[in-house]
Amino acid sequence: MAKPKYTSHVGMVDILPDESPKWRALEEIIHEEAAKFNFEEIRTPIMEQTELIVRGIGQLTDIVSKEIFAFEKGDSHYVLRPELTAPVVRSYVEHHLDQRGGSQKLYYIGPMFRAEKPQKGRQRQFHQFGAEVIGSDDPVADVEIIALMMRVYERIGITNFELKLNSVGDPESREAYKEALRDYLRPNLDKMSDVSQERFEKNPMRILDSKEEQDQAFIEDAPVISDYLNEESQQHFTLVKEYLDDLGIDYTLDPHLVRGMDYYTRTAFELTSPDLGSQDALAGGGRYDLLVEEIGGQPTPAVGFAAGMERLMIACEELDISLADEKSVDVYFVTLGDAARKFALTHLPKVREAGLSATMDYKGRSMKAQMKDADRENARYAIIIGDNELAEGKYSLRNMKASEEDSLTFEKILSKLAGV
RNA sequence: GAGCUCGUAGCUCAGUUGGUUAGAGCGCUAGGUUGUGGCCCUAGAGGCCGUGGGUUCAAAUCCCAUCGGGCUCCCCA
Repeated sequence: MAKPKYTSHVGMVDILPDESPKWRALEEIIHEEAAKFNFEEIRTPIMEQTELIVRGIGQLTDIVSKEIFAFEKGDSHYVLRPELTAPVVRSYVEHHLDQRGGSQKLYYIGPMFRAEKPQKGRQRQFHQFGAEVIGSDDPVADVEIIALMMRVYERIGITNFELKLNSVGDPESREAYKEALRDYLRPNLDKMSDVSQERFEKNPMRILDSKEEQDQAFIEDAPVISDYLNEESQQHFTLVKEYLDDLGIDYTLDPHLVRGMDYYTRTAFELTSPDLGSQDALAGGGRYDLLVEEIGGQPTPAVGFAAGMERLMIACEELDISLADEKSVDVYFVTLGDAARKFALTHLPKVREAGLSATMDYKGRSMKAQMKDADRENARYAIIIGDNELAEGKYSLRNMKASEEDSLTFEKILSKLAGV
């Protein structure tokens, strides 16, 4: 087919009318479950200062080094947000949300942007929902975050997933571990992949995440961080696991789970699904006790998750889960002649005031075409109006499903419709 | 950034070894029923065969390039 003159940007997709109802349904579920957990919604701008994202997420991460959309205007450096943890923390610090007292329990829904090559489950503009608890280092916060995340999937009916869990330690534990890891890898470094060699000095833990075949043998027997956690991190991790057990949330310990953003400390987790193919991460998150301070706030512990909404949609399709009902309208006015059209136009508001949805033909089409349209719109009732009806003051109310018709005054029609 | 693969109507796809005006189903519009949807029948609209170039008497079909989609790697949601 010939390409239209204007198209959306690569990897940025329209959510069309046939799709939007399920997005709304998903958003409603997220709002409801977040409310049950007593989280409050936060909405931040689509664009942030580039420096915030670079500092927050880490200069050397893939997201920052090759996936951000950034541009300059005057003296300002704009970046389309690639994730929302750093912006939420920025907002927390900027508006002194700690002064509201207690720990802040925030959640969000919205579009994110990463300049990647699109494929299934990966777009340049995509949507995430997520939640953050800022101001608590209690393992209860970690577990509540995970529970909220899981609850959304459970509510939708997606249960076929794996929760991977790890602790990446606090800075002290991590330094000790990195040293041990470097000592272990150094003798074989020249045999490992280029990517891994690059990561060796700056971020050796990411090597554990490598999928390169030549690295696997070395990774398999590498020292694991759990052996290097100090007392405090060890205890925190133990409690997280214990609370998850108490809640009956299954998880798999994955000592090689290292997530893509530099800010994570201690708890790290990822939710993967076998229904997604290559991009199998449904959601991920963890604790980031250093980020608030990194961004300029007081040292403040925090934990959160982010979940991909397109991937959730894909999982729903694979599992034949329908999030939204078929479209429908309560009343469709079918008219014959100008007087009838005018009657319909002026009586639409009365039906709508009664709390029902109502529509009519906008194209002056034949009765048959109007009936067909009513059917296509999945109308529950058609009100048929012609000269006879107007003369009598009684109109044909057709139940489209039952194919039954009554001749009633408009008042009777309204009271009958109000009852169903 | 790298690899594989595909690009014919709004959608899903046919199109034989290159050979007259490029097809089907669904959808859309209208008619069969001058006041009645879903089923059925009929007709119509809708395609520079992704784009550009080349080979040829002749290209949707062969070659090259390019753009776009899908999948994979990397990484992530």
